[in-house]
Amino acid sequence: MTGETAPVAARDEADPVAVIEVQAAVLTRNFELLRRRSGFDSQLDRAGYLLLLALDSLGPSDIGTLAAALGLDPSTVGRQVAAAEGKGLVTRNPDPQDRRRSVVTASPDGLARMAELSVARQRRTTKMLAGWSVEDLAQLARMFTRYNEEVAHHYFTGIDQVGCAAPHDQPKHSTAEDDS
Amino acid sequence: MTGETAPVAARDEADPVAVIEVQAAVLTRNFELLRRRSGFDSQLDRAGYLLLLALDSLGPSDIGTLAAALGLDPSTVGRQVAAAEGKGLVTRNPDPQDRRRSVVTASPDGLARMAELSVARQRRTTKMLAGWSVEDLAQLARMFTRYNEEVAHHYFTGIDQVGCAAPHDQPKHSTAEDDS
DNA sequence: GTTATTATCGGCATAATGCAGATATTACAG
DNA sequence: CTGTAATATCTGCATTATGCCGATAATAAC
Repeated sequence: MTGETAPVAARDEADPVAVIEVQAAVLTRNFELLRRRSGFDSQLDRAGYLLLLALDSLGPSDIGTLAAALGLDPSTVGRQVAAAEGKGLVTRNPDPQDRRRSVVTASPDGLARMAELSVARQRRTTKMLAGWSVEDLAQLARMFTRYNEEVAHHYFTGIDQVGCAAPHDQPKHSTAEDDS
Repeated sequence: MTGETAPVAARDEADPVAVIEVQAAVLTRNFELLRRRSGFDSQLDRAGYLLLLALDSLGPSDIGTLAAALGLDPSTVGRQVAAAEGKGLVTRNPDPQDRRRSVVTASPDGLARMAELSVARQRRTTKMLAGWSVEDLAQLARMFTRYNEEVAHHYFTGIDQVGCAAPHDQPKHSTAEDDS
């Protein structure tokens, strides 16, 4: 029948760009599936994790700043902050200088949970990539970072890439030096 | 003040695994933002694109097979198929052998739209990575693919990784002989 | 002091999904 | 052949996350 061979979308394995495009989409889809299938942590969900990560990187911030950093609507971030506050992950105090703002601060408990989750995720990644050589791991890390830098540069110039290019630690020199 | 000092989640740049974990999360988040900010195609949305991709790879299939391939609930895929059918992207015929099943087939128009979108995405990727050397592109493609293979192997052993790792395997398009 | 701007919040609508129940069809045991 | 179990799909309901718009409170500008 028709579906036998030769898919129409010629995913040319010889064209690296085609492979990259498809694999990036696959990676995104896989992460979405993982997120739906097993909530990693009931106490610190994905939104909370990213929120804490942003607060950890930016320091105490108002909701507008957080929304800009996360690329979300202020109302959405406001709800996320409210939820995190209910769980004791962050605290919210009115800014003395400008009492319209509420300054959101990561609580020690929130930071601890975030670090804990970060360690757990790294442990999973370590186990998943156990068979890789150190050189391959370093290469993947470089490639991922460079790729995300390009995405940010081309599509998110206005957004602080929290967790991508932290303010103080510029991922050094992603020069195209490495081969093999 | 906390923003200047070392963040708690020590993103050790010397540890490739830590970088990989963070960058994978960043990539996923970036893609979600892009998806929300600009609907690429009103006629062929993301779900439709993935559905067509699966049909292109598997050949005509019933909803259950598609749901397994996509890692989604059959009811969800049923709705996606209904939407795609309404747009003329797929056709649905009752299976003569088993009239409980409806065999979904990609229409020529659907395949054309899918290929068109695929080309457009590749063109965007090409432009985004214009400054990269051919060797770096090949390296990124390899790293992406290997990484996704590991994810699939560790977390999606039961799911057909459509569009992920199906270079030379025959698409078994047969009408679901899996009634064991 | 009045008006414009800003930050946040709350209501409403939207999109995508999973689960449970209903229905139709097939398979199997007697 | 009949009755029961299993299967595929569909429909209704609930959930989650989000964006937009308007309201409210506070600040800034004139």
